Amino acid sequence: MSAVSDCINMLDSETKAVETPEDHAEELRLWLRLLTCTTLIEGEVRGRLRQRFDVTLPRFDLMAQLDKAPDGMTLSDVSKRMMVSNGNVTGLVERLVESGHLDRRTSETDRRVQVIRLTKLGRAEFRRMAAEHETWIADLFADLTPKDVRELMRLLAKTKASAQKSAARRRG
Amino acid sequence: MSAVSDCINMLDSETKAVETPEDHAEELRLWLRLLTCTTLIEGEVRGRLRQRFDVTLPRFDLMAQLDKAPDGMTLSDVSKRMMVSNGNVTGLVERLVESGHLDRRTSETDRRVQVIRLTKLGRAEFRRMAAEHETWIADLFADLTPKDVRELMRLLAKTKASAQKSAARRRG
DNA sequence: CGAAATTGCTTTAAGCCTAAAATGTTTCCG
DNA sequence: CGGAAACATTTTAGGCTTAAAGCAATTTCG
Repeated sequence: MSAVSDCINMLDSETKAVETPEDHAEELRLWLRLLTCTTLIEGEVRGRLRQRFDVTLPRFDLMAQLDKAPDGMTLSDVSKRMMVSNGNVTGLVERLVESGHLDRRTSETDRRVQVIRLTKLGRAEFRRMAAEHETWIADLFADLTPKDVRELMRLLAKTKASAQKSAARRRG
Repeated sequence: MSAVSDCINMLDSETKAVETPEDHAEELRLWLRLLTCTTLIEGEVRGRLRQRFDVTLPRFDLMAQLDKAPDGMTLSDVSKRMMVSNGNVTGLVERLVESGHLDRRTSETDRRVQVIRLTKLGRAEFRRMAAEHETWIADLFADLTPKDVRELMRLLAKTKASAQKSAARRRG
């Protein structure tokens, strides 16, 4: 869009803001592109995890959270970190306990709370997968320069903050 | 990480590249941030669609594809565009035909092919939802300047290309 | 032509995911 | 103390999603 039409739009939005809906096509395109990138990479990672380790992405993600918390986490913590619903975590944990990757126990001090940890097996398997996973990610982003990476980090941080603010406004 | 340790790492990677695995922590963090942004926005849009229009995000996405194709699309086209599996589209279309939003017919020239279109109802409802949806997206990205948007578009295009190349390498 | 490969779609089995309601536990505070 | 509110988790109902197998129609090519 040209500087001239920008100018016209600005005039419009000042002179008859109510009648002329603003144009947000650029933001819409940005959102679709963001979604495409994520879907593309996520699908690739999902497929590789399945092929190489016969593990699903949600299981891997959950183990990744627990690997960073040697003392374990509550289900609520996991739910917030992974940004998924509580009920989702319940089922996921169920299956990972079943397969011997997770240990789950009720908190001594609060009987509402379930604390989960990686078992020795779970930790070993996760570390093995994570090492390879990191090389996949590196390869998927291989064409970005270190400067690109820094700049993307910065802009995505700004995006995240903006979206969180908007979400808070709605809940407000 | 300090400039000094950067330097040490670089020396390492030159002197004993095979033994010392390269550090891809930055790319990993970028990927997690990308995923966080998408999950955050997607969840917000999902919730608003449900609250305002009692429609699911996948249904909305499918209708969005069809709105851009007045002459209809085949299920394969939809599957590729939405980057989801074939079977997924089958079920989604089933429910949208059931609710009267989609029209589905077998191609005259190739009896394998199913062509789907928005019905009049489907198109009207979609347009109504899309108008509001666009304002949500604008609000979610509100803190980004036009320059930020342009720069993100550019970097995400580069990211997409990089990931596609990596995916092709694996399949290759 | 006609067998083999390809293509478009559906089915199947399993798992993922959400929103909302239900259950049991703890905390708050009058 | 004791009821109300808040909290952590599970359950429920419905829908989404995938990978893989299966089916039918079409295309390819010897």
